[in-house]
Amino acid sequence: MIRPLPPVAPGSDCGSRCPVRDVLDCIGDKWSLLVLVSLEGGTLRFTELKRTIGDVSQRMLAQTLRSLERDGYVSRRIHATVPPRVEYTLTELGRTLLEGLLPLLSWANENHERVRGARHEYDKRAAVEG
Amino acid sequence: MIRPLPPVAPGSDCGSRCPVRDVLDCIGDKWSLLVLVSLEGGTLRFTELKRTIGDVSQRMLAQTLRSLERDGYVSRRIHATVPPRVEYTLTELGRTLLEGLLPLLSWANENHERVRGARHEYDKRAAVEG
DNA sequence: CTGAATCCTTGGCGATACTG
DNA sequence: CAGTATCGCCAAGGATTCAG
Repeated sequence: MIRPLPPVAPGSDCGSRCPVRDVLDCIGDKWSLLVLVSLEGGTLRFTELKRTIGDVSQRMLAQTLRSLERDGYVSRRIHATVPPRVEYTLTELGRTLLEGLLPLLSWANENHERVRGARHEYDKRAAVEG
Repeated sequence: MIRPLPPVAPGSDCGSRCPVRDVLDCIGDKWSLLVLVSLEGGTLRFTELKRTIGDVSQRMLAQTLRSLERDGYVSRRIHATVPPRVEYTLTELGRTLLEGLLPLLSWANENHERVRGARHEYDKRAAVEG
């Protein structure tokens, strides 16, 4: 079962430790940031999100959305139609988080070449030294 | 063996995909950010880092430092003394990364109470609804 | 002091199948 | 369409031990 999300998260001693870790551990998984960024442009429904991200499984997308909703970053609106229609939107909290994230994202875009360069250089040295 | 850091990272198709993922996947592990933040104040040696972070194993600290060094965020200076003395320092690249990170860190500090509030409210609702 | 080697457990995640 | 249930892999990470 996915739903319950064990009261306060399993093994993560939220609260007893640094706020930064508390927040980052929850959005630092494989898909959370991708979902947040995908929702930057506005409301999307489940399948649209899945298509936007591309290589995410239904299971993980659903689980990630639950987690983001639980933490108050994303709101979920259900239209009782058939077929069902569920829309996901950034909350105000989610939008401010994304704002705080932007500098990091643009840093990554501007500097990933340097990082990749450093990586290859390191590997080359390691290869020579044995 | 830890060293080789399998040329280009195992399973992470670095390069073929989004630069943001490429960078974030590498510093998004359990300890990288903590190490970077710890080095903000200046050079530290291995044991000092371990003490500063507190709950990190020797194994993971060493591994994290290798990864950060490889990506060019941290430089490693070895003093050939006995006992050995190894100092870790942020590179220019590492400092700019940390700079881009600061907004996120302060966001976490300012908003983690709201996140925790949302979490508990969500859990309460979930408990009622069964 | 600064690691590396080894062993082992955990849980994150994917694949698949099923449901309202 | 929007999920949930179940199974299984395997990489992340902790504990411990060994080494220069």
